Amino acid sequence: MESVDLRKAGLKVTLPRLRILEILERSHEEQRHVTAESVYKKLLDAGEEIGLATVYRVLTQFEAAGLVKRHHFDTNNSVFELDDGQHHDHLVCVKCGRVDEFEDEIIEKRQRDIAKNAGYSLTHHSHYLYGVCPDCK
Amino acid sequence: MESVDLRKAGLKVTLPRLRILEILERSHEEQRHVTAESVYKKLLDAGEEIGLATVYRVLTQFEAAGLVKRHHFDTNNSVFELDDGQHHDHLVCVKCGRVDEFEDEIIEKRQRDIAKNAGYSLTHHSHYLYGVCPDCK
DNA sequence: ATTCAAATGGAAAAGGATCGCATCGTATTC
DNA sequence: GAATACGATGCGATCCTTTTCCATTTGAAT
Repeated sequence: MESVDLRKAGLKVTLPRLRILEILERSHEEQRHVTAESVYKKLLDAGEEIGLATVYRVLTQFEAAGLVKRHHFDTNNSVFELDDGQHHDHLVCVKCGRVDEFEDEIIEKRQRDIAKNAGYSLTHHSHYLYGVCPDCK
Repeated sequence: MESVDLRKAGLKVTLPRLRILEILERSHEEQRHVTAESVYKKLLDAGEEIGLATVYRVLTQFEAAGLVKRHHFDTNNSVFELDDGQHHDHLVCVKCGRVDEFEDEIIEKRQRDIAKNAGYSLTHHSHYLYGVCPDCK
């Protein structure tokens, strides 16, 4: 079943890719957003023998294949989340790291207009709101 | 005159800080957005004997003092710009790295509403539009 | 001028990400 | 089902960015 995704994405179905995909899918509910390092740790915990370099490679390939989105939050590292196809932006708690999502058509439209007025062909955007989440207040 | 700024910001007036501030002010017109590395190179070119570690320290202090804003674009490094006090967001060219600025009250307001609805106390946000600039098309 | 805390330089190290290369595993062909 | 070919992987080395350590210097208050 996952193999279908990988095949369709033009990626050879290998054990590391399946395992990493599983982790991304399982993380989907709790903390959708994971670092390469945290994926690696989860693999270790699960007893898998998968190298960190492979995790980076696979995540980058997943990104190129559109399976995963990469984010640069305020930190100096990359955060990945499974790409469910529907666009959304993020609210990030500065205390606990919790991440919520939002989408807003008004903002999306303004973005398109702004880019157009500036003469840019928009390729993508990143929009993060940082604050203190309800639980941390 | 710069010394006034540093004093007011609660920072001791030292030569490295003055020099780095000058560079930020001078970059202000061309490419407002610089990396620690590029600041360091400019210092070297100017014959200053200032270490890279100091550049990082000073930029971080400037950030804490509100003199400078730090950005995390799509790259894996930090970009700094002098903070002139008035908020703006950014358009970044994915080809040449050019950075333009924009501000949009509609978006700002939506952001506040979204955060409020989600129960977050907004502290700050980052909003980057990536695309191909007029010159690169 | 003297003094003291704070700031700096340079090297070392930490942290994130990538690369090289020998080996291994998939998918394809027979 | 076995042979083959090429992409994928593991692991260590390496790169790049940023931070830390510590001996030395410098700014500012006395």
